[in-house]
Amino acid sequence: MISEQRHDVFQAIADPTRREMLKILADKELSVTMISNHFPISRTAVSKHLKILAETNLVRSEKVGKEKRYQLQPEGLLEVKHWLSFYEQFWDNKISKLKHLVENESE
Amino acid sequence: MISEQRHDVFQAIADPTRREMLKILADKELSVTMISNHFPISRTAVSKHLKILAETNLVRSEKVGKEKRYQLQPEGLLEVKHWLSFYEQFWDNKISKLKHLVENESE
DNA sequence: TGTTCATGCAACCTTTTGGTTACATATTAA
DNA sequence: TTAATATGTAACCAAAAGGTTGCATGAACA
Repeated sequence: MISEQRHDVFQAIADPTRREMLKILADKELSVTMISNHFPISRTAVSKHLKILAETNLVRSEKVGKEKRYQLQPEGLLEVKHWLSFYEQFWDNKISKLKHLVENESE
Repeated sequence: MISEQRHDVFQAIADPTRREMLKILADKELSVTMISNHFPISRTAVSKHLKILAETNLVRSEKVGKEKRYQLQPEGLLEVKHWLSFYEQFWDNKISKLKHLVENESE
C-alpha cells in the first residue's frame, strides 16, 4: 500500500491560521462551522486546513450526528519537540553540550 | 521604519532543505559554495534558502575574503520551543496540567 | 593586469498554497 | 416528505514558493 503523505508536521504548523486552529482546539473540541466562526475565511478553506491538520495527526475528528467534531491530538507535535531537542545543546549551557557528547560517544 | 518581515521561523523550518542546512551548519560554519555541495540544487537556490534562514535569525553570516561564511544561530529556534511549550501540558502528565492551571489562575 | 573564484541579482518558469463559488450529500427537524 | 443544517468535493484563480539560467560585481592570484 502506497500511502502518499502530502504534508508533514513542519508544513502543517507553518501556516498561522492552522496554528490558531490548534490553539482554539486546545481549549475544547469544535465542529467545522464553529471553527469557521473564528476566521475571516470560508468554511471550505477552514475545512482544507483541518484536512491537513488531520493528515499530519495534529487533530482527529469524530462524527456526531450531522456534525464533525475536531479535537486536538497534541502527540503529533512530539516530532517537532524531538527535532528541536537536537538544537537545545547549543543554547542551554556547556553542561548539556557535554551531555550530548557523552550520549553520542558510542557512534 | 517599516521593516516588512516576509517570513517567520515556522515557515523557515517548514522546508526540508532548510532543515538540512541547519543540521550541517550545526556541525561547523560553511561558505555558500560548501553548503551547495551538499544539495542537488543550484547555488542560487541555496543562496535563497540561506537568505530566508538569515531573515528569520536562524543563521548569521560573516564575510571572509571573497567567501561568505554562514553559521547556525540557534537562539532563533527559541520561538518554536516557546510555542511548543504551551502544548506540553497536554502530553506530559496530569501534574503539569495542574501546574499550568495554577500558573494562569491570576488571569 | 588579466583571469579565476565566490557571490548576488534579475528575469523567468512551474508547482504548490490558500483562497473562492457552486453543487452534491447526509442528517435532523417540521 | 419537505426543508433546513452541516459538511464534502470539484473547478477554478491569484499569489507565493522553489527552482532555473545568465549576467554583474568584488576579491584573490598568476
